[in-house]
Amino acid sequence: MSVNKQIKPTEGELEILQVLWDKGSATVRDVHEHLNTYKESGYTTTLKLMQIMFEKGLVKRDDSSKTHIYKANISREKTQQQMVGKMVDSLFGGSASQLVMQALGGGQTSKEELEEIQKLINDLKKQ
Amino acid sequence: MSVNKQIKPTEGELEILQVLWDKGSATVRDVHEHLNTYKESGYTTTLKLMQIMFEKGLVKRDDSSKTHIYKANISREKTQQQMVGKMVDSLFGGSASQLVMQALGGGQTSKEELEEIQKLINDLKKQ
DNA sequence: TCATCTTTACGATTCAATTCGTAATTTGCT
DNA sequence: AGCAAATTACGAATTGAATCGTAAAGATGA
Repeated sequence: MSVNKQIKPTEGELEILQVLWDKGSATVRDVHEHLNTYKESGYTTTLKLMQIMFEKGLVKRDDSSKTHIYKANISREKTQQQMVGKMVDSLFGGSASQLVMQALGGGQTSKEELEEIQKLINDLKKQ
Repeated sequence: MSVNKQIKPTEGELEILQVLWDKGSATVRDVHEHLNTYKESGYTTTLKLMQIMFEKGLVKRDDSSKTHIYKANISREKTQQQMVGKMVDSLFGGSASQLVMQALGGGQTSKEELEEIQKLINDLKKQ
């Protein structure tokens, strides 16, 4: 059984993980160019960040060739779960439903998505 | 019309805001003792943090007597909204329903809360 | 081969958050 | 009045994230 890693990606690290989760694997240049579609920064900044993430164990990499290939080393789902849990605790007094209310309250959720959530709730109520 | 303040409380600031939101108003000692029920830190640490929060406008205070009385200066709801929105964007690709699924998936939500959420969803679907 | 380009490695800097020590101020008590 | 306790003010030290410059190593192609 694996130890529960108390890893807390920073804002910048999350942006990089996004890219790795979406693409599956990517080089530093891949990641950097994707980030630069919406924000400015130097190439070595991205590189450095990814190197630090490697040291922390947030990503793994294949360095058998000169250009390293990176992959995420923590799952999107686990990370989401952890961050949502933290937010529920720290901002919603432990009540997940309060967070749900806030998330849905914005009115940006489609009818299809709402119905999907209803299905989930019905399943949960049966247990 | 008020300007949309792009205030991003830090982790530590959020802990203090929690206390102020719950109690309505509190002294530094009140806040500090509450924080110390679950974590260790010096009194002046809490004080300094609250002074910085005052400078940032996150809290207001009544300093008419020697012992200052602090109150939150941003609403719990606005802050929740902002943080949830940020999380939806950065971790759930903009899909609030994905976050909801994750939040409810833990199975810690009571039947009563689930029913309350159902009511909200029904209301939302009518619009 | 040699020049050029790409990539990695490394270290320095900046900035903000956090922590705390110390001094000054005020209050309360005897 | 004078001492003790509590509180605020202030500044310094620490830590971690983020940024970038520069050098070294490897790849490419004329």
